[in-house]
Amino acid sequence: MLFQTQKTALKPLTTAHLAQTMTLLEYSNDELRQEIESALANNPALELSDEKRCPTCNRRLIGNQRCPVCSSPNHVHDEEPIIFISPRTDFTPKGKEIYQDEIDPEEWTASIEDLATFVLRQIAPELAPEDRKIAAHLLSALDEDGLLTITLVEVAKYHHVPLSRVKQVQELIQRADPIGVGSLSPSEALLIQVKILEENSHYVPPKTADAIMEGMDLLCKRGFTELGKKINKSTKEVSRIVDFIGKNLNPYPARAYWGDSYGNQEPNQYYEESDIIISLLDDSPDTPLVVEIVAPYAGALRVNPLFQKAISDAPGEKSEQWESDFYQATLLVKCIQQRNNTMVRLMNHLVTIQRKYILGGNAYLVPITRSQIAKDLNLHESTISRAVAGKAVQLPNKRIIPLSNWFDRSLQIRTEIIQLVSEEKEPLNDTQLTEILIEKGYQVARRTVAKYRDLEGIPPSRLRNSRQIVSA
DNA sequence: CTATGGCACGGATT
DNA sequence: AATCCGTGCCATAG
Repeated sequence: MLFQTQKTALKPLTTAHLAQTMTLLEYSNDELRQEIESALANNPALELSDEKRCPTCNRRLIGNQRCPVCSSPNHVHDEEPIIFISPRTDFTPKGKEIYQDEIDPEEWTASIEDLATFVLRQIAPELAPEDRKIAAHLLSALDEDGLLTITLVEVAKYHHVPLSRVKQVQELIQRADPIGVGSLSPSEALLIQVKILEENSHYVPPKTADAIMEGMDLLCKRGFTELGKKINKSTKEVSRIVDFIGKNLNPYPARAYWGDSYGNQEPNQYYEESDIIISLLDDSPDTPLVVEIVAPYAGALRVNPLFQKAISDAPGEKSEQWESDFYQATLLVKCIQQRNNTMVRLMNHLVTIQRKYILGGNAYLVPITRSQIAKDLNLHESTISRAVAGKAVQLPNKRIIPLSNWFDRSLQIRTEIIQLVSEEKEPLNDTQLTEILIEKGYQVARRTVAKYRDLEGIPPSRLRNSRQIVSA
């Protein structure tokens, strides 16, 4: 479970704590769920009502709310986003559980055998006959994720061959189709994937390999800043690297085995849950966006109405405790409502502004600042900051990105640069790039263009041949 | 001499 | 108050 988010334990739910963080805004879903779970366990006044579903589209609903999608004004295309809180507990796109649920055991083992032979067939031509046994041995020791369950030394000893030879065979296997199969660890799998992408001159953010080697644990904990210091890159660059890894690499090679061929597979979603999901209602160009603010619980969280009645005739020694429970429960529910309310307002505004970006991609990102949004919504800057921090959004194209990306001032220009470079006939130097950009209406300095170029991993013009492949 | 990358400053953001 | 980011200046490599 290397890639599961490992958040630090939350402080216990105390009145003082709640008072300080009146809104639970800065909590991501993951954290909020923990908070709620502990509250439910410790506070008898809280209860979770049964979940309801929309009879027509089966969406989960809160309490007695009408289904926001089905009851939206008859699907009038007015480009108004449809925004609602969507309760769910089943959003665990984390691979293991899902596959185990969806694939019955027999089919499962069959797939594993298939995987081994599938790989063996690929490498057979390059495999020296005397190495076949080694390859077979290795392949039979794959776990369901495509990782090795034995060490290379064991294999070497067993076959009485030098370790280096086993390594050679292993590398051959790693390079076969689910790229990275037969690695000893997720990080090794990632590394080989990076290596191969680079060999095929795909774009890989600089220092990605370093990041993987140095900080798998930090990567999982999302300790970007710390990791940044270690490999001498800014937090932002690190998060870009993480973003890249999430989209293009797979620490558990076999899990991609059922997807398309490498490269077209569904983006991996193993390390981040989205707090917000955006989808399209239909495929017309002016379709409303369906924005779901995901709540980490099913049904509605509320104060048990019976509990309040019971307080008055509580046994004497308990009454104080019950009062306090009741108070805390009410407070928590209010805070959550407050949080939801703010998120809805925020997303409504954001989605309207960034509609083109959501539909059309990075090039259409409107540069806005958090403080501007704060003014628009009459909220405090720090409120917006908190609401944005640590939240992940799933776009209609299934990519999961941090919400903070929507405030990236330079993303537009950077995509423009990638565009220009990928279409250039002769390498453009930084000055020329700057000129073109200024003509296009971007106000940007030469030095800055150089920085962006570097950030995107594009080498300086003189090191570029006329045709350089840049990532999509 | 030109293109690039390092350093440092100031303004913006968090 | 601390940090990040864009930019100008300058040294250096080619």
